[in-house]
Amino acid sequence: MGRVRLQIKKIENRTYRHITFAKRKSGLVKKAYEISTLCDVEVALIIFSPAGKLILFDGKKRLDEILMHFIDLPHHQRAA
Amino acid sequence: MGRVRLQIKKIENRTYRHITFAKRKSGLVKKAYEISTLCDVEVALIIFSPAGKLILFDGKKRLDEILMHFIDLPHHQRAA
DNA sequence: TTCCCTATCTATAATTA
DNA sequence: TTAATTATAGATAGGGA
Repeated sequence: MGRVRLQIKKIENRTYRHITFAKRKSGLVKKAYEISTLCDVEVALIIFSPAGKLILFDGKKRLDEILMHFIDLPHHQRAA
Repeated sequence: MGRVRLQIKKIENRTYRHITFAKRKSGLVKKAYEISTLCDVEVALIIFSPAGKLILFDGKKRLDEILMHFIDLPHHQRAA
């Protein structure tokens, strides 16, 4: 979306890559929040920015609870 | 987006909620994949569907590595 | 359910300030 | 480099088969 269609491959220019990251990070967190709210589901989103900074969203339940839920799954159910 | 703007609150009708979940889940996973690829960053997305099924996306690195990265953070850096 | 369709709303790439 | 603006690509709500 935007003026031009982007190929989905690594953006080599560091500046553009960071700009795109900042924009899409916001969009992704927003959508994680929306699906969590609309559909009343547990969602955890963990991102490490290009600078190594953590971006975390956990809706409905805190991340540690979601991870416990994940860990409690029988191993064969962990595959998406 | 779509024919009508939705309020961001729980969709009470179970059927519509599940339909919306299925659509938005696809979109969210796609965008997680795209930011991970375009911006070359670690992303982990964990969702439990309304039926309790796990939806997992982990880009670039596997979830266990991303979680280790998370756990290794000093506690004060864990806040988003 | 489970795809399609498509009108319409959103996200965002490029641009400008 | 961070903040608007704008043009356009993309996502999706409601419907139909």
